[in-house]
Amino acid sequence: MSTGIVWFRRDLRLADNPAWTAATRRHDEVVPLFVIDPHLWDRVTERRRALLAGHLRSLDDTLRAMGGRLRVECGDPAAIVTGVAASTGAHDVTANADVTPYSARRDAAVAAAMDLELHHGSLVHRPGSVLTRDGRRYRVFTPFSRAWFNTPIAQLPGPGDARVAADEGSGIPAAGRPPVEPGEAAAGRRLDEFDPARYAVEGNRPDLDSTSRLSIDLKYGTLSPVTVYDRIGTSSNGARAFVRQLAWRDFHAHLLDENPRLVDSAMKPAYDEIDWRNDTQGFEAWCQGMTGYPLVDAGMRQLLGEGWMHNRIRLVTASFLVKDLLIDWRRGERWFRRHLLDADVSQNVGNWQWVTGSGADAAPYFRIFNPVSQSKRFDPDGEYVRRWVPELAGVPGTAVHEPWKSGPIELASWGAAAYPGPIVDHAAARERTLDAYRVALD
DNA sequence: TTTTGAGTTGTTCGA
DNA sequence: GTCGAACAACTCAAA
Repeated sequence: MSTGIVWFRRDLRLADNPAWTAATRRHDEVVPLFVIDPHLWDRVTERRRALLAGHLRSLDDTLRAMGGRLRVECGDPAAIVTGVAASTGAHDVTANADVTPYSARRDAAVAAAMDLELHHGSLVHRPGSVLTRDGRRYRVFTPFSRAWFNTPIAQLPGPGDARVAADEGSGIPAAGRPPVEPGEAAAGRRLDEFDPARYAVEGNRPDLDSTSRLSIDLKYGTLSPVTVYDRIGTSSNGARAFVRQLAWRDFHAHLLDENPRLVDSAMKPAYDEIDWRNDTQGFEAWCQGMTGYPLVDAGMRQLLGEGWMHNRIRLVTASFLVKDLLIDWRRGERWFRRHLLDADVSQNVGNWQWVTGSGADAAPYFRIFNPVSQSKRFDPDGEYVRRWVPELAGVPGTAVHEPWKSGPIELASWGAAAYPGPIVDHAAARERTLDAYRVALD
């Protein structure tokens, strides 16, 4: 009889899971294993632990219905995987790869001790499978996306009929209430409810609930990106616009896979010469949503309040840290990585570098978001700001976009006296940043 | 090899 | 208020 371990990481599903399919077809028995890695577990918020624990319980329930259990252990991954292999008689491990340098090191440590077979289940197309005619990786998104759309998707066969091992009880840690309904089935329902036509029209509006929020399911793998692609399709403009975001997702992952240094170095090296300000107070004000710019503060408080932020607001808040406060993008990237439920290193790094101007983007560095015009344009009624900045809930009309323009007596009468004034003047900050960039890039 | 067209998400200023 | 230009130059991808 042959036994193999299926090592789940960020692919907490059975549908369209290449590692699960391969192992259940190859073996008579599979041991489903999840390792809680203290290196990752200790760095994330309670909310994220609760969601992960919820997903693990759900996966365990599914496996129980099949007569097995999910085995969950906490500790050094290589030691645990090899230990479980020894105690169960498994002679290989099957898993889905991730593109981060950390996961590469982790997997190399296991591969040094036993057979590790890696598949790709978290991207539509595996890194290295979308190439220019010269056989090189793309550095520009638009030609990448053309090639990406033209690349056929490999369809998986169904899973095999291996028995699911049940010999060990589950060690899922107790954690709080998950912030969204956990599990593969709930993720499928979220996909069913998503309306790409609405996304195409209102997707830029943080005050409306018009985006999919599927980034969270894609991060934990409760949804396969291939399933999302197949379900949404490309037949309408809205569907195509949404699926294009999956192409961006693959693009950023492929870039990091090719160049692991991107996690802490500018893709364009000259940008590492920028003289960033070491502004502890400014950084703290940004983190806590106390910059005095309502749209920025609403976004940063939403991040703390629910572990998620609308994409448009990620751009505005990131631009504010880098271009208004002139603070190193890596500090902001770490803060997002810690607090976002959908935190994905390749996406986070790719998008922060894009905002900084140091990444895969030809746009000039003088593209600096104006937090007030963005607020007027994308939160026209100010409802998003009022929802997340309670001090401003009583400020009427468009005054909510720039409260410093109202007098102190008015502000007090609206209950907004406690809201801070702007920590920088945008126009002056913009000039400061243009100067600093010019010096570094000259 | 050389040439050519093009590049997610913006802002400001002056006519 | 609306519109076009300027904000710079560079690198990528394909012909």
